[in-house]
Formats: sequence, structure tokens, C-alpha cells
Amino acid sequence: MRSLETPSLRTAMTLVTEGLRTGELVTLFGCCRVEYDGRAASTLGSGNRHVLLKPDGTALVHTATGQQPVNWQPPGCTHTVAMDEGALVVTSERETPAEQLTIRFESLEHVGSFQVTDEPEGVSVVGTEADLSDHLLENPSLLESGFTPLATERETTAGAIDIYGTDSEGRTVVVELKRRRVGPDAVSQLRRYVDALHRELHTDAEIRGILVAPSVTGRATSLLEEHDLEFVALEPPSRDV
Amino acid sequence: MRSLETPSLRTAMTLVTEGLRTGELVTLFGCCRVEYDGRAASTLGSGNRHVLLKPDGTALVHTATGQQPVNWQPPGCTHTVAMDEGALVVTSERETPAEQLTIRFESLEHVGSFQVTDEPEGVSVVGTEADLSDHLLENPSLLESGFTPLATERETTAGAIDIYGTDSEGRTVVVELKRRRVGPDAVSQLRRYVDALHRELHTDAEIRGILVAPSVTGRATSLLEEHDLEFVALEPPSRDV
DNA sequence: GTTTCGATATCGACC
DNA sequence: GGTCGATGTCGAAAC
Repeated sequence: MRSLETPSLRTAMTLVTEGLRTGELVTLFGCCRVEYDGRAASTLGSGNRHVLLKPDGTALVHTATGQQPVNWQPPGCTHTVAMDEGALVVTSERETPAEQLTIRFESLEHVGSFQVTDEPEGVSVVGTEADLSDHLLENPSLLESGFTPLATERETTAGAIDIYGTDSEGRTVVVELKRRRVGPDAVSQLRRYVDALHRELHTDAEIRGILVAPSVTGRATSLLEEHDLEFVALEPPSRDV
Repeated sequence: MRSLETPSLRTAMTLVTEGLRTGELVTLFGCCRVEYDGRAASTLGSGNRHVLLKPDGTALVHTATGQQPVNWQPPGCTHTVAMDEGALVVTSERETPAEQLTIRFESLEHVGSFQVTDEPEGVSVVGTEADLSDHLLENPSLLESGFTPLATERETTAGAIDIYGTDSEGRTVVVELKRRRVGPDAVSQLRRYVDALHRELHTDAEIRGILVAPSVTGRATSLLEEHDLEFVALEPPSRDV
């Protein structure tokens, strides 16, 4: 680990170069301009920002506000650093798609380079759609009495159905799960699966489509009624509600 | 600006407390465990991570890999710092929805606090869907000869139509724009708008639905044909293609 | 590689 | 505050 307060740009360049070479995580804070050109294009005028360069090729530029970086480059990019016309220029670029991020520092308040230990295990998240699926498969009556799940991720030409099964009267049931409140997009998704199943099964028999989520918006409710689809309110498990 | 190498946890707490109080951007690098509980729940074992606390209440926890933070808290949260059982504990929490992020440092390699100047102007991005819309409105024949735009963001019960107009034969045209390659979701969106317009106009006359994007996936192409919708290939402008 | 869909999506606009 | 749709969405899994 090495860290420098108010370094000269040239000194910082040496530290950043060495940090990138040895696979460390590099941070910079200072006054810079940023330009991006690739899938879109953007420019950002001079100001103080925090820059994070990861050993996997990720680059992030953060201002004082917002969860998202104001500019970034995804993993797999190549970081380079150089002096140009008195400025410290950090570039991060990739091909496919061709895009380039250029950060031009005119002054620096801090630069650091840090060794990151391997992650022993990743983050484990509870409360996802997969958990909701498990919960429902273990307790099919949460959907309705007599529901029998037959398959998960059942493939159709329109995509994979979350849960596929039958109801107490033997009708086919298509279940689409969402871990949070749903809008029109989820209704359309469910409808595509029901339509696809009608075609594939070559049947005139009723196929029920049921959207399972904590709640539903008004416009989505209208869409559900319009297409004879149903809604069952169900929260993801393992939440301290 | 203040910056400390391998600070004691207690010294770091003082610097972080002061940085949060004065509205500075605070960074920490060290060995920590992270827990989150709220919309979902997650745990992350011990390891070296980079933590960024913004004056707007954003918290970000980054590992060596990935563009996205491994844990985070959105803007508007309240950051607090305290010592607990020999560890430096940073918490970030909010209500509505109730969620809390807890970062427990057992050691620190660096802590810093930086003043961020106001952004004189934000980032300006070129190549968005709005640019594609402007481009098409200025050159309607890019869609097809004889196309006449009548409105943008025309409201329907299903949502707003990107561009609404008529073709050379006076038929109503619904245009849905996407700045990048489209999948089935965009086709469903266009279909909802065309259906809504049929109902609202109380007409049996043909309404054409045209999806405009750089390209389209196979399954989306099938969906387009299935519902008698059309596709026109068009790139967003201002890209150096 | 492409395609598809989930996400603690985030973000902005509008109501 | 809720709703809706865009995003340089990101990320993973299936193919």
C-alpha cells in the first residue's frame, strides 16, 4: 500500500503506473475533466472527483452526489496513465464495443494504491426472486389450494416460465414471479408465456396465467383484467416485515 | 482535506466523524465485514474493501472486481460511525423503505476526507434516445417516405407513444424508439401502445406500429411478425460509426 | 460470442 | 409519495 497527499502529477503518475502493473486498486482525488466516447459520448467540465481504478479493468468516476458514477468503464478495459501538456491523463479503453474514457487531472489532492485480498466467498443475498420461487414450491397452497407445481424454468418459444403447474381442476397454470411491485411490463411478459403455451400445446383448453408479486400498479391491474390474467399477492420470504 | 495511512480505528473514527459533519466525501480502505438488511438481506465475510461515503447520503462498498458495488446504500441515507467491540462500525440507514447497511472494520490501511467543489455543469451525454427522436423528427423520411410526425410523447392509457404520426396513405403510425438492439420487451411495449390506440380511437382502421432501433433479436423479430408490427433499423446519431 | 431476464437495479419526469 | 420508462443500464445463466 502506498498513499500520497497532494502529490505532484508526475509523482502520482509513477505511483499509479506501479499500482496498475502490480494489480492493485488505485484511487485518485483531484480536479479533472472527463470525456467519454463509445456507445454514446459525453463531456464533463473541470471539478473535484474521486476516481477508482480496479485491477479487473473497471474505472469509476464519482462526484459528491448520486449512487451511480458520473462516468465509468466496465471490467476488461485497459488502463493507461501518462503526462500530456502538464496534465495527468488516465485513459481506460476497450474494443467490442469500441469505447474510451479519458480523465485529465490538472491537480491532485490524493492518490493511493491498495492490495486487495482475494474474496474468500462472495456476498450472499436473501430475498431474491429465486427465494420467492423456493418459498412457493415448498408451499404451493400459498398460490391457491390445489396448485401443483410441475416444473420451473420451463422453456417456451417466448422464454422460460418461472413456475409451470396445474390447478385443482387440472388446468394448466403459468406463474410469473416478481420480488417487488409490478407494472405493465411484467403483465406483458406473463401474457407472452401464456400465448406461447397456447400455441405449443395446440389446445383450446384454458391456460391460467398468474402473476405473483408483493403488489401491482393500477395500469398493470387493468392489463391483467384485459387479458384474463390473475394476480396473487405474496412477499419474498426472509424479510423482517 | 485530510488523509491518514494505516490509522488507528479510533483516529479514523474522528476523521470520518468530522468529514461527515462538514459535508466532505469520505473514503476508507481496510479489512471489513458487511451486512445489509432491508429490501433484501445480505452478508459479506471479512476482506479488504474500498468504501465511499458521499455527503448526499450515498454509501458504496467496492471489491477488486466488478463495476457495481458489492453493497451500497442510495442517496438520502444517514451515515454514522462508532467503535463497537474493538471495531470501527460505519452504518448507513434510511426509512421508506427501512434498510440498513453495516460495515465493520477490523483494520484500516487508509482513510481520507475530501472537499468536493460544486459541479458547475453536469455531464452532457450525446447519443441517447432523445437524440434519436430529434434526429428522426428532423428527417422523417428516415423512417419511410411520406411519414409525417404529428406528436411526441402522445399519451395513451398504456403510456406515452414516442412518436405519433401518419404515413403517405394517411394511416396512423405509432413509433417506438430504442437506442440499442431490442428484445421481446420492446415489442410488447409497442404492442401495448397500438392496442391502446385502437381502443381509444374506436376505429377499425389499420394502425401501424413501427419499432425503430439499431437492430433486433430473433425472438423479437418473431414477436413483431406475430403481431403485424414493423421494424426499421436506425442508429442513434452522433456516433462515430 | 449472443440472447434473455433479474436487480436491494438507479435515475429522471410526471402526476 | 407512486408510477412509468430509459439506461453508455450491469450481471448472470443458458445456448
